Amino acid sequence: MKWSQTLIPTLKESPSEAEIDSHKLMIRAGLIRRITAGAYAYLPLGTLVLNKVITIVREEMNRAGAIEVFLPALQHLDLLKESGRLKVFGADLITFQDRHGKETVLSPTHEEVITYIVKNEINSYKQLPITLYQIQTKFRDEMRPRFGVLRSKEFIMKDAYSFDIDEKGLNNSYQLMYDAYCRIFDRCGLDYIIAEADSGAMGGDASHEFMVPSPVGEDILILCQNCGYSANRERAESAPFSPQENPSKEKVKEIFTPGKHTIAEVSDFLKVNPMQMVKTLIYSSHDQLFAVLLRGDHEVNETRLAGVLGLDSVELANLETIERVTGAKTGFAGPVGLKMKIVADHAVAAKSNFVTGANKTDYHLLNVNPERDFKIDQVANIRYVTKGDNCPRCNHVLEISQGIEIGHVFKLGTKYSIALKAHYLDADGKEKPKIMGCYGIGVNRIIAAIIEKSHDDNGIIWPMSLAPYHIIIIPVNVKDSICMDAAKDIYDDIRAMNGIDVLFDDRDLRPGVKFKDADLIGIPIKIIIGKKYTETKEVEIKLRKSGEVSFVRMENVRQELERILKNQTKI
RNA sequence: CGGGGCGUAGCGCAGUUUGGCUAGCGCGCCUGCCUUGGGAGCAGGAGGUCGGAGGUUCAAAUCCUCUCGCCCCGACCA
Repeated sequence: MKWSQTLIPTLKESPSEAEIDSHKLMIRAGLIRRITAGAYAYLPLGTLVLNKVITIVREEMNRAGAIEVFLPALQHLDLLKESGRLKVFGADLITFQDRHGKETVLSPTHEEVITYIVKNEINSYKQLPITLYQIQTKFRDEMRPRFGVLRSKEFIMKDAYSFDIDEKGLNNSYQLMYDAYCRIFDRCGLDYIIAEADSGAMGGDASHEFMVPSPVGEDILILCQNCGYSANRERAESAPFSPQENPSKEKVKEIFTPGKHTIAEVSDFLKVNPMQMVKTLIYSSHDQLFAVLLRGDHEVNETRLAGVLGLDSVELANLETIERVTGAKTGFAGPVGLKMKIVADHAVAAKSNFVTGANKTDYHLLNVNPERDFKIDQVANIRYVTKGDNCPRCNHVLEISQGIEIGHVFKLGTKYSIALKAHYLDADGKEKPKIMGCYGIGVNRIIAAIIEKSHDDNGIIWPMSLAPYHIIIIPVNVKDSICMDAAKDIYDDIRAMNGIDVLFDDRDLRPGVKFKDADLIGIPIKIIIGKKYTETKEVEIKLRKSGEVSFVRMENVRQELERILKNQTKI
């Protein structure tokens, strides 16, 4: 492609709309332009990269035996009602009424649609297993789109869905996708971490997130550098604290703490470290009340809490309920004398002589001890991991970092197949629900993640596999016909090479501008034809990543390129 | 959705507090000259509903009311 014939609008200055490097560079390098909040146009260069990612994804999905389909972006609201996810997505759904008044939704995801199809078209165990996938735009009315294509209202996702006759089949399908994901991200040149994840709104029981560690990532990642344990914030647990040996249990003392109802206020007032305090949260689930005890500096993980109690959801009790069951204003709840089930975090069970609410307005208790002063009904890991926690597997200190979620695999089980009645007949003629898995990849996010991890002050540094063009040819002076003819010859020669995309910067601009642009748009290999060519018939080949330079004669250009392409790690 | 900020040429911004010449600057763009190895120089030029609507005033980018859009922090989130 000749630069003069395509559209690559590079910018010298960073646009004010962008905060993070990948976003700035995607705009400056002319990959994207914002059309409205959370929706971006892909310009020619961006489209080339997008298609490279999609090609890799498609090749690996096909290799793993998945079958491509293409589902509509429009969906009838009833399908989401039937699966119960209308509420789950809530205001994130982009809905409208068609001219007949029918409620229609721009699909945020396609579990229901695919299940509907498979329910109708696949009825026998003989047709299973099957994994179907598509590459489609999804629509979610994000409360706050940000960071360019990292969080947008409209984004491209590869979503795959597996259907099996039993658990064993699901495990096999899951593993196939898991392995395919590794190959995809490897080919994209991404360094990623596979974290254990909670299945969240998707439902189901096993899940992994593929994360690219990055300070701009919006997901929290818990890592153990020692044994490799990694999990997302919802899922991660920590090693229980060992209780103090033979603690001398002091006498309980009631203390006047007027108007001090937060941990911070009480801690400040009594000059007690929050670690030495225990907070009591009254929770409810389907009208059942229970108390949750946490160390003052810890935070409850409601997902884990519901999980360990075997409940589908839990929620904090309302103010009136709290005041009724504790007999005190909120902020003074405590476990002593409380008449309900008490669930305590490991960290609380290991403590002695702590400070907690007295169930009496404006009073707290000092030196409270479990067993002696109150009974814990259940001890469990029900909080978020915090700094200083240790690995649940090897007890090494855990690291808390951030990551960009680029892929997610779930074992769904029968959640949707039961809700939407997607059954099959087994060999005995018995009707059973299909066992499902679902697998997503954020296509646009891969691009942002790569740029986030692979750029310098001059611009993007593409890996060979995603580069919009592998090679850029730069004649230093387009008016010098000797150089220009040589450049054209090289261009024609490279265009004849298989699988190589080449950009010819034929613009009549000063060389500095062209070098800066080439660096900005991140082309891995530059071929520069300048003064040296007229003198020695040598052209310069320069690598974007390493800066490595070599001079080669015209007739050896092709050979040198082949050598470089073989040795891709340097590029 | 709560809090904060911004909207002036394609991009980045000044001017708004205290209303007053023909609305400015840098980059980019067009023409010519010159130049050709890391975002050159000179000369000339095009480009503006000052986000929109209404109001106050002799006079509004500037003051008032309403409205639309965008960004940041928080909450939210496969």
